Amino acid sequence: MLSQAVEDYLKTIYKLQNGESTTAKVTTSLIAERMEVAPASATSMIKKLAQMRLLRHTPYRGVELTPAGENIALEVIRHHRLLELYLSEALGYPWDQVDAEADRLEHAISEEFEDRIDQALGYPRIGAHGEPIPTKQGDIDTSPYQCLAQLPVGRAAVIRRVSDRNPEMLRYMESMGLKLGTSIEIREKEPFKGPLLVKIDRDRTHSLSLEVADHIFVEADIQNTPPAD
Amino acid sequence: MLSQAVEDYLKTIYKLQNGESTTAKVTTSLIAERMEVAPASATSMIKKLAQMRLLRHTPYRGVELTPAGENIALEVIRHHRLLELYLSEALGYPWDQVDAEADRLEHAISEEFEDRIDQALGYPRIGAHGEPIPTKQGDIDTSPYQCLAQLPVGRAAVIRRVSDRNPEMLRYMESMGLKLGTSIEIREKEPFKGPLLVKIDRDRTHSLSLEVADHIFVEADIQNTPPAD
DNA sequence: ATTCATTTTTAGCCGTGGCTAAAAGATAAT
DNA sequence: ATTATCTTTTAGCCACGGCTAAAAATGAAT
Repeated sequence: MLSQAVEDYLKTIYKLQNGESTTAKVTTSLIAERMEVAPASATSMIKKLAQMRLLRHTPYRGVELTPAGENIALEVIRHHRLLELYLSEALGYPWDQVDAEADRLEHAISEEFEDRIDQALGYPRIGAHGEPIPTKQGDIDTSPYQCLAQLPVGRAAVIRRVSDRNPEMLRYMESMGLKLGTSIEIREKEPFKGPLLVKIDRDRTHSLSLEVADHIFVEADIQNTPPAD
Repeated sequence: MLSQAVEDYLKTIYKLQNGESTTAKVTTSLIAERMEVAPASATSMIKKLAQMRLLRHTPYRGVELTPAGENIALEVIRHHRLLELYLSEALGYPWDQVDAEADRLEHAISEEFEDRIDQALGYPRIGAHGEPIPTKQGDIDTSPYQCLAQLPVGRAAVIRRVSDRNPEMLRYMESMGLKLGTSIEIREKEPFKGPLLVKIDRDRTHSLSLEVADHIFVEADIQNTPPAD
């Protein structure tokens, strides 16, 4: 059995590697920051994981998961996302609380539990915040959605994923009626990192900080043929 | 936050104190045996718990939980029993698997989770194997049922609780149709720790080892007025 | 009362996963 | 090229919760 710490590091590294900003290499300090530990602690865990052949480490350069390490990370992420969805669907948890609860449960559940909630949910492929749920075999849908902040003005889109990192932000989004499937369009972009003016549900207009827009991911509507009448 | 180890020791000590054989005092070796650790390990944890004022320890004599320690134990037990019932009722877990899964989950769930499954189950007072579920306030029903092995021959009774310690035994019981609410009566007791002959469901007869009968607890029927006709 | 067996405790070790402080390597700027 | 800065690693510490081996206390049996 792998320790909770090992699982958490692998999950974090996987997300950094395949996450938001795809390009950057995964450094010790990045890992330390996300794990909320001192850099020295990250270094020693990295050495341990390298020795377990779960990642490759080029000293002073960064890390890269091996297929073995990636598989474990994906198992943990699968647990996490199935749990989040289960908490939300079966137990009525609010959007912003599922992440914290799943963070603790993901290390405690058995394969049996995983299978049973998977079944209870109807073998879902998409999690509570729109994240893809890896299969038991470790396949994961990696098609990236576009960040709302990058969406061109006037292009209609639908919210497909939100970042679950900040519960407060999730509550704020919810209060505006922003959820998965909500249609959204940018009306104006203020300069100097200014806020956006967005139209929500083709209905009401709202002002939105770039900070928030960076945590919303959308799918642009199929080509915007201007209304044909 | 209390560590998993602390919670596990308190739970174990509570069960030894208020459990099967009520009389005996709770010794280091008993605790060590139940926890499956070396006696020396138990000693050092006992010292730690005593210092935390969760139990009183008379060296070489045994331990006794303080009210504070008992409260924590009851919280853990509440988690455990609610989880067992939830796994069984909501996720269709078999009888013999809920204990092991709950043992891991009981330390990971939040108050929120506890409340939500409590509600989903309709605020049950009795667990999957007939154990009383402590309330959030730490009240627990302590009325003891009679052990099947002690039931007089010919006295009809109903199964109210079974020990969950041995999954194999639970599977065996299930295979005989022995579950909570099943009516049972001893027909014969063979001497020399011999097996019992029991009538199940007023229907079929079965032979049963004393070993098994020791793990079944029953409520004798209201006074056996012999059939009045 | 003394001896012997058993139980409990102490002493001292280990791995895990944190930490800080100091050293070493990488990077950028003069 | 050298210096200054920043990142990473090393060294050495700590608490936790296990362990074994040895010592001490208890209790039973002569």
